[in-house]
Amino acid sequence: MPGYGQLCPVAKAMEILDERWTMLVVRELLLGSTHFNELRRGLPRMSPALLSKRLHTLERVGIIERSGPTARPAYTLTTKGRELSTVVDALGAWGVRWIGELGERDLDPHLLMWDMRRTIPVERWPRSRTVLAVEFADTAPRTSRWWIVVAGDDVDVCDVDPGHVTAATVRTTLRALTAVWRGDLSWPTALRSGAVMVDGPPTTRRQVPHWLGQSLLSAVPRPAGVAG
Amino acid sequence: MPGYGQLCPVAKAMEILDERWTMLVVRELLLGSTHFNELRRGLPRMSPALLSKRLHTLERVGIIERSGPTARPAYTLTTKGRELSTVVDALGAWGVRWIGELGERDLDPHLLMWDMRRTIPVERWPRSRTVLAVEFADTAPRTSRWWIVVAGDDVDVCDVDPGHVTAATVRTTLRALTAVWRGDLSWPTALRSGAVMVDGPPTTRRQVPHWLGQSLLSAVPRPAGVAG
DNA sequence: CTGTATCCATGGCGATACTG
DNA sequence: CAGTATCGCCATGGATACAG
Repeated sequence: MPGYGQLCPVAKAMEILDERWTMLVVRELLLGSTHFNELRRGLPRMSPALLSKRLHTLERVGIIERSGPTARPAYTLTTKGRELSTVVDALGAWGVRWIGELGERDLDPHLLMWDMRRTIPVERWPRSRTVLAVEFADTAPRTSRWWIVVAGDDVDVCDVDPGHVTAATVRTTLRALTAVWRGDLSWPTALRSGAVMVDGPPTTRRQVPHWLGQSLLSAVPRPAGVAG
Repeated sequence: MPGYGQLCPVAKAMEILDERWTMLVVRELLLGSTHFNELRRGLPRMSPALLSKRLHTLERVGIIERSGPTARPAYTLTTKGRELSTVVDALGAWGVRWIGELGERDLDPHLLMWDMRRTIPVERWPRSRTVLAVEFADTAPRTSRWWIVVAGDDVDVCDVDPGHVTAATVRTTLRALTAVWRGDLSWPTALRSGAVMVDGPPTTRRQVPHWLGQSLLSAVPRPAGVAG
C-alpha cells in the first residue's frame, strides 16, 4: 500500500483513514475514551495488537497524543484529530440514514448498553438512586439481563444484579431496542406494537423512554420516510 | 473482513467505504465522471480489475446505478451515493488543511492537468480560441510540456503541441504548480518568488492566474497560517 | 492495567495479458 | 471502448499467549 499517488486531499486523507478500524478508533476518542481498555470496550472485536498498532500510527501522523510514560497512559486527540469530527459526523449521518438493515452480527448487547450509557440524560432521572432493569428475550442468558444505575450524575451499567430495588423493567429484544436507539423505530411505535414493553408503576413507565432517550444520530431524517 | 460487528452507523458506513480506492471512485463520480475509462483517467494507479470490482460493489449496495447493457455503459450516483458528498467534502477539507506534505509519488502531471481542466473558468478566457502552454522543469520529457486549449466553452488539455499560437507559457515545476493549485501557495507568492513564471505579453501574463485559478479546496484556511 | 510478541491463514490487490 | 481472466506475492489483521 504505497499510497494512492494522488495530490488530491481526499486521497491523502484516505491514505491514513481507510485502514480497517482506524475511523472507529477516532470515533471512540471523539466520544471521550482515553485509555487503552476503555477503547477496547468500544471496539470489542478488534484485537489488542491491532489497536496498539493503530494508536501508534495515529500518533505518528499527529492525530492523537499519548501522555508521557510517567503518568497512566492516555490518548487524546490533537486539534488535527478533533477536526475529524466533521468526517465522523458526516459518516454517521449518512450511515444511519441509508444503512438501516443490521445483520445478526451487528447486534451486541454490550455495545448497545455501553453506547446508551454514554448519553443517558441523568437530569431527567429522579434525584435519588434509581435502577432500571433491561431484559432481552433473544440473547444468550449471560447477556440478557442488564441494570442501569443512576445516582446523582453517575451512571453505571451492570450485567449482574446490583441488588437494589428496580424502578421498572424494560422487556424487549436486542434488535428492537437497537432499532429504537438508532431511531429506526420511535419509542411510541415500539411501545404500541409491544416490541418494547415496560413493567412498573404507571408514572414510571411513562418516564422510561425519556430516561433512556435515543442516540444523537436518531434525529437524522430517513429517506423513504415512515420510520416509526 | 466480516464487518465490524457494530450497530454504530459510522461502523456500518465504513464497512462499505473503508476499502482501498472506494472513496476515490466516489469522488470521481461526484466530479462528474461516468464512463469506465473516464474513471480510470482520474485513478491511473488503480487496476481495471479492481475498478470493475469496486463498481460492482457500489452498485450492489445502491450507491451507483449502471445504465442498461443496451446503451454505452455509464455509472451514475444514486441519491444514496450523491449524499456521500458530505463525507467527501469533509475529507477533502480536512486533508487540504492538515496534510500539506506531498511525496514525490503524489505528484503527477497527468492528474494535475486533468484536475485543473475540470474547473477551468472559461468565462475568464478570451472569446476566441486561446492556447496556454505549461512547461515543467522537473518531470520526464514526455510529460513536461502541456497545452490548454480553450475555445468557447470547450477545454482541452493536450500533451502534444496542438500547433496553434500560444498566448503565454507557464514555466514552473510540477511541485510548485501543484502547491499553487492546492492552495498551499498563493499565486502572488509563487510569481514573486519565481516558483512559477509566465512568459508572454504583459497584459496576458497578468490574466493567467485567473485563467487557471485554484482548486475548490484551496480556499480552506490552514492551521499554522502563513500559507503564501 | 497496558500493552507487545508471535504465528499463521486469508485474500486483497497489484501487474499483466487478453477478450467482446 | 469496456471490461474480464489469471497469477502470485506479501501484507493485513485475527487469534492467542505472554510480558512490564
